[in-house]
Amino acid sequence: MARINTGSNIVSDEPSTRERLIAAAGEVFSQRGYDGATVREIVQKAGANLAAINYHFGDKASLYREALIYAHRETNARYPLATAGEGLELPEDQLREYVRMWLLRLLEDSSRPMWPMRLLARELLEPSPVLDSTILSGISVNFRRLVEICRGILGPSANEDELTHCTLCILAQGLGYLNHHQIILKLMPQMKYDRDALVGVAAYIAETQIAGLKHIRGKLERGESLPWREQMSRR
Amino acid sequence: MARINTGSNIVSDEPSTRERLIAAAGEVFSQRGYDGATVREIVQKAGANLAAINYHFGDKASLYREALIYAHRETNARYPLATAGEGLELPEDQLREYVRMWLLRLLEDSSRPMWPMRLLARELLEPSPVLDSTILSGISVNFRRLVEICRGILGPSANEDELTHCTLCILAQGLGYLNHHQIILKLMPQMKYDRDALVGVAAYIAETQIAGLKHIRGKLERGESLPWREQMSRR
DNA sequence: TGCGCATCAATACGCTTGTTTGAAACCGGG
DNA sequence: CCCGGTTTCAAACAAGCGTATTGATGCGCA
Repeated sequence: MARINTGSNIVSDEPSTRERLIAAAGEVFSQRGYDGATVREIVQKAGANLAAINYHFGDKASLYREALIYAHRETNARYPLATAGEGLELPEDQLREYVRMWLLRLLEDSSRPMWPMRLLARELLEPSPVLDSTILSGISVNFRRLVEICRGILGPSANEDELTHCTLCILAQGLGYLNHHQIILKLMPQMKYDRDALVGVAAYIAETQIAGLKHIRGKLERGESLPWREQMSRR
Repeated sequence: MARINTGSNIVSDEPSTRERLIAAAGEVFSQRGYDGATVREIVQKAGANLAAINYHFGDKASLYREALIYAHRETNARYPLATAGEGLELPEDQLREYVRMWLLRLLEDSSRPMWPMRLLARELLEPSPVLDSTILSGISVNFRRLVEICRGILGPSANEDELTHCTLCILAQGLGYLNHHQIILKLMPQMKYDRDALVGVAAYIAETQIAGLKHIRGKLERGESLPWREQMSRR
C-alpha cells in the first residue's frame, strides 16, 4: 500500500498529478455527469496516465467523491451563503444580499473555472450515492439561513410549511437560470448572462419576493384566509 | 424493407409491440435519461425481443424521438397551457389558472403514467439533438401565453426584458419542485407531493407573484427607479 | 548507494453497450 | 393446404467501458 500524497504542494507552484486529476475530473464530471464521463478523457485532460486514477484514488467513484468534496469546500468559501447578509439590519436587505450571492454562486463566470458549482448543481438534480452527510449538512445550513431570513420578513404568524415553500421558491428561481440555461438560450438567444445581468435578475427576484412576502404577512396578521394553508400543510 | 406498422391498433384493444415499446421506452428514458437507458431494459419492460427496436424504429435514437413526440402531444392535450385561463376576465385569475395547470402538469401523480412530462422535463434540462422545431415551437407557444398574462398584470410600462424574466421566474418555481424532487425529500422527508399540496403551492406561487408584479407595476407607473433596469436589459 | 514513492506505457480482462444477422414462427389469402 | 410477407426470436458481433497488472524509469532522501 503506497503512501498517498495529501494533495497540497508547498514547494512547487505547479499542481501535482493528484491535483490535476481532481481538476480535470471536476470539469469532465460537471459537463457529462458521472456515467457520461470516462476515465480515459479525465486522465488525458489531466496529462496523466490511465493507471494514475487507480493509483491515487482507487477507482472512478472515489475520484468523483474527491472532486465533489473539493467543489463543496471551494464554493462555500467563495460564496458563503450560510452567513449571507448577517451584517445587515433589515431582513429585506438580508434577502437582497442572499439572493445576489445565490445567483452569483450559481452563474458567475469569473476568471476561475466554474465547474465546482456545476458539479454541485448536478447533485441537486439527482443526488449520487457518494453525496455524504457532510456535504448534505452543508447544503442544509445554507438552506436554513434563507429560512430564517424569510421568517424575518414573513413575521411570527408564518408556520414552518410556508417558510419552507417560500424558501424553495426563491432558490428555484435562481436554479432555473442555471439548470435550463441551454433551452433558455435556444428560445431566447439574446438573453444575457454576464455579471451585471445576474445582479439585475437577483435584484428583481428579491424585490418581487419581498413584496409578495409582505403581502402574505399582511393577510396573516389581518387573519384573512389563505387559500393554500389547509392544502399544503404536512401530514 | 418491411412495411412499418403505423401504431394504431383498431380491432384489438391490446397494444401492439410498437406501442408497448414506446411506452416502455418513455418510462425508462424518463427515469435514466437517454444515455443511462439501455435497450435491453426497454425491450424487457415491453415484453419484446432485443431486435424489436431495430425492426420497428431502426435504432435507439429514433425510438427516443418517437417517445418524445408522443410525450409532447400527450402532455399538451392533457394540460393545455397555451390557452390556460382564456375564459377568465382578470389577468390575476389567468395567472392563478396557468400556475395551477403548470404544477399539475409537472407533478400530478394521476392514474396515468407520468413519464411524458418527466421526459419533456429532461429535454428542458439538456436538450437532445432530436429535439426538433415542432416540439420547440410548442414549448414557445406555452411560454408566450404566460408572457401575455404577465403583461396584463404588469401593465404597458413593462418592457420585454422584464416580461421575459418574470415569466422565467414563475416557471422556474414549479420546475424546481420537479427537478429537485430527490434532494428536497432528502432534506425534508415530510414534504407532501399529493394533488392538494400541489394546488396549494400553485396558489402560493400565484399569490406572491401577483403581489410582486403589482408592486413592480406601481413603481413603474410612479416612475420610480428600478435597480435592475439598466443592468438586465439586452445588448 | 540503496530504498520507497510516483509516474509512465502497454496490455489484457471481464463486462455492458447498441446493433446485426439468419432462421423460425406467425398469419391471412390463393 | 401451402405460400409470401410480416413479425419475432436467439445468438453473435464489434466497440467502449472501468479496472488490474506488468515492468521500467526517474526522483528524493537516509
